[in-house]
Amino acid sequence: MLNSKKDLTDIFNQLLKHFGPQHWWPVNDPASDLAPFEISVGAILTQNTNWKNVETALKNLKYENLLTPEKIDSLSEETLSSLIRPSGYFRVKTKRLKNYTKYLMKNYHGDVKASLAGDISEKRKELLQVNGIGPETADSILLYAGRRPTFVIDAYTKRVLIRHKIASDNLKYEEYQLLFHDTLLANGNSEVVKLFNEYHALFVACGKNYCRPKNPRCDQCPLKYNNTI
DNA sequence: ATCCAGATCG
DNA sequence: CGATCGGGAT
Repeated sequence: MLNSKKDLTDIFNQLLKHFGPQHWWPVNDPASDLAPFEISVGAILTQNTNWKNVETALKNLKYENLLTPEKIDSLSEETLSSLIRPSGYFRVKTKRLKNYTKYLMKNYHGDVKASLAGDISEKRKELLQVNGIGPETADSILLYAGRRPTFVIDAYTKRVLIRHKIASDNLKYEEYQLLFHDTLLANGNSEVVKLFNEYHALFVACGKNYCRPKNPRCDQCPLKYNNTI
């Protein structure tokens, strides 16, 4: 866990050079007030699930003009689950979406932007109170929907850090997150958001293509020269 | 057959 | 801790 600022900066630069910008988070109309809500719904639907399948579910909701907190909050569970079925875990995720929209309606009258403004650690705690929103989903919502500076830790990120001996395998989510916050949070807010946004997506690209659970392609990996620490 | 932009429950 | 949720793309 030493030397981590240099490590993490180098890793980002090498991944960006190799993969290029990843354009997360895809949304049809970024200027719409509902864009943050669409991103949040996507963050819940994509839990342990292919993004491709999530897109189909989002398309279903959008086609029916149901992609608002009010609509989803008032939909029957039967209707909602039939629409999001392509994203898998549809019974579980139906409840999770409704838990989230209920939270938005009760506390913010459905105003997603307002729900993500203000003290970031307070907002993070609020999101974590919603059953079905864990640390990774909460941070994805804050970062991608709210443009707030919080780093998203996922299985890919952990695997890269552990294999490069930047972190041990027994840390808690927030401890992995601190590695990034402690070393990269010193810049201006919008720069940090852009960095965190891109960095997380690059870890995913690396974890899928090279740093795989089995049969990792270390010989071809864009980070192979970071192994010499 | 395998695996996915995880979280909760027992 | 392990078990469970799940359709769809490859």
